[in-house]
Amino acid sequence: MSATSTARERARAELTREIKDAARRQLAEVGAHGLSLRAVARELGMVSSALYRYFPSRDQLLTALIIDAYNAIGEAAESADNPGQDPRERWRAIWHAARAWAREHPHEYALIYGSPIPGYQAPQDTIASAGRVALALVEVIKSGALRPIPDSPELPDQLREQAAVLTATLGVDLSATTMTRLLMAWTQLFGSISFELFGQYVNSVDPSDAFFAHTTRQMADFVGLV
Amino acid sequence: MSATSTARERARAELTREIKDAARRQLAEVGAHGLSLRAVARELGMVSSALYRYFPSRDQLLTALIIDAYNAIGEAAESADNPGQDPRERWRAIWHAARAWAREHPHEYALIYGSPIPGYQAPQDTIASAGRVALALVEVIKSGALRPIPDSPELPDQLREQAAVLTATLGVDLSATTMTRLLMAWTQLFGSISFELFGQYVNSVDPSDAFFAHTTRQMADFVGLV
DNA sequence: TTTCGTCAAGAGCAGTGCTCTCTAATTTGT
DNA sequence: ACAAATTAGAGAGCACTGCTCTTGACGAAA
Repeated sequence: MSATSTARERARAELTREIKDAARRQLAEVGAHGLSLRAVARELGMVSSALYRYFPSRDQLLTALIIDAYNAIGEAAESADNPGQDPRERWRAIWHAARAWAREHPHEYALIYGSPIPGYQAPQDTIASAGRVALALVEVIKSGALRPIPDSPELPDQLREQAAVLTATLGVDLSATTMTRLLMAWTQLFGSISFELFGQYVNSVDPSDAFFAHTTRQMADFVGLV
Repeated sequence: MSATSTARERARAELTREIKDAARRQLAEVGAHGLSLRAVARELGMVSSALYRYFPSRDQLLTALIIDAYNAIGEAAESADNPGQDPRERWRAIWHAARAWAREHPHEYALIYGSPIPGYQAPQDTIASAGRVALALVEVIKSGALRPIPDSPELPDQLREQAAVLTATLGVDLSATTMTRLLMAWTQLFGSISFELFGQYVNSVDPSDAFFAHTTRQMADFVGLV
């Protein structure tokens, strides 16, 4: 009676999913700015106030979509990664999968990597999902032989310590220099995608396929992938 | 009678400025999402419909603020640049000025480097202002001696041509490899700032001063600044 | 001085997020 | 099996939004 969900619980779970699906559909059409609770309710044939039994506010609905989007792009990256292949190819696959997902879901991408929308949505719920793409890159680094990178002596102490904390929590054995370079590569990955999607590359590298592919290789070199 | 503006024209220009100032003030408080025409009108002691004599829509007001923001961060970068100093110091000054401006005006920064807000604002009006920070970096590259970077043979043709067009329109003599690296550095600059402001660095490089300073140096190396 | 274009104001429309109350249905405890 | 407690949806309503249209007053040119 507790494990096997009651009919009401099943209905609730299903409706919650349907609401998110409808919201995602609308998000793809009109963007986060134009997402309307009433329109979602209309599409589902219910009245707007009923939605509040499932999501206490519009921002909470958006937060749910944010978490889903983080998981979606993370899963895209993970399933593009084939641990059997050589590290450089794995690196390339993850980068391109992330970009492909972003281009297929531009509004969802903007939701997670664009300007934060509400006052501040709780980041605590999202951090677990938010790190999946980065984690996939870490896995590649972990597995692959790295070209030795000379330790940068000018690395500031603050950064050295932050890198140390990161390698400890990730359970990976990387020098502070390499960890920092990986952070830069991670930044470069999403910086490139954002610039492409947000129109910053028009008049410079507008079809940015070649630029992105080249960036992918350059950053693989940069972190020391053989 | 035409050059020396009539009283009416002066009043119109002044009110246009006051409206933008009030909107900017409100933007800094509640963000683009919460910017309300009626609230702006209220602050100016006028009725909301009167604003439409100055800006035909809310999005047009935002577009005006976008152009102003591009110019503001561009000017911050330009005035931080001292052509008398050595190239690496100029590079550092520009990077830090851009970051400082962004941290002081987070909502204005989100307006220009975050997710595009309306359907699509005309980019044609903004491209002139949008390139000023990048142009400042180009100026530094132009002036400074560059460590020679071996030409990447794997540079795709599409990218080679895009780089050639860019160097031509910018009137600067750079190899396709260096031009591409400059584009990557430009991406890294705003990628880092966006990640910091949009909360992507929490739990990794949270006070990101050291990371940003290090990134600045690394990218100076990357483009070949001596 | 009269005419004409511009301006602020006001009312109003359609839409929004959200709250509250009411009724119907389902789950739960006895 | 029945009553009590919980949960669901419907509807009305509040305060707010962007935006349009009309009306009357003011300033500039003829």
